[in-house]
Amino acid sequence: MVATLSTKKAVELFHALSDETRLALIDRLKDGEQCVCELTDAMKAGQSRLSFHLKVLKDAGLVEDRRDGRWMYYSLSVRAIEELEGLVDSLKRVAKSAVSAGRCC
Amino acid sequence: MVATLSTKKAVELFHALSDETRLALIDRLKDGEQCVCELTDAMKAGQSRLSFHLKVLKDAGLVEDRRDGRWMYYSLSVRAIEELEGLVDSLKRVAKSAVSAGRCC
DNA sequence: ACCTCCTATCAACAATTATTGATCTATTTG
DNA sequence: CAAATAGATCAATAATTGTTGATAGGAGGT
Repeated sequence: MVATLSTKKAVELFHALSDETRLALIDRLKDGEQCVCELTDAMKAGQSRLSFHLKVLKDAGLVEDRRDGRWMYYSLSVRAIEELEGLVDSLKRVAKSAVSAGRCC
Repeated sequence: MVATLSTKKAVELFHALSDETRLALIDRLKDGEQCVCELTDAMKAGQSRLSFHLKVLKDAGLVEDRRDGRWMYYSLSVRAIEELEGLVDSLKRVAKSAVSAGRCC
């Protein structure tokens, strides 16, 4: 396999990262955990839209949420990003071991 | 920004990787460059389907193609995967620098 | 030139994903 | 308990992606 993680998981991770809004969210979260209201403010995006994208990120394990009173705080999951790193590492190993084997058909 | 690469490029890379068929293609290519006919054989997939996915991978820079007579050979681009590595590295730095900043709204 | 083979591209359709506005739930405050 | 606030979820719709079969183009062989 291309990765240590299952293919499905890899697809989910990469898919979660393949969207501008979600990358922007991740970028925002580098400043520490933030609640949805902060994010909607900062990104001038509709609440349900961000809620949707945050769910995608959360399902992929890239962010974690925590309730505090009526606020939900989201933060990056370092663990998921290290998984991703492992994934890309194995991709790289795969690519490097790819020696020409020029026979075909 | 979340990455050294432009966001658009990051989205394109991640999107190219967010599909099972394309990950399988990449996996196949670890054995060296192969022509489409080999890939369609091995993956028992329709020719136009693979052509479509190979184009996505190629547009993202993840694979390169080379014509030899009537065959097109595809191979992994180590360079693209190193770009990807850089991307994930910067994601990781971002995540690690994310200290709680628990004020909100 | 003609035929065949390999692959790309196109058009039509199917499936998935994203956006929007509305509604629902949980929580705090009065 | 009622009103207000933060956010999730849902339904309808729009937009994007993927699939399939057909066609077209480029190369080699006859």
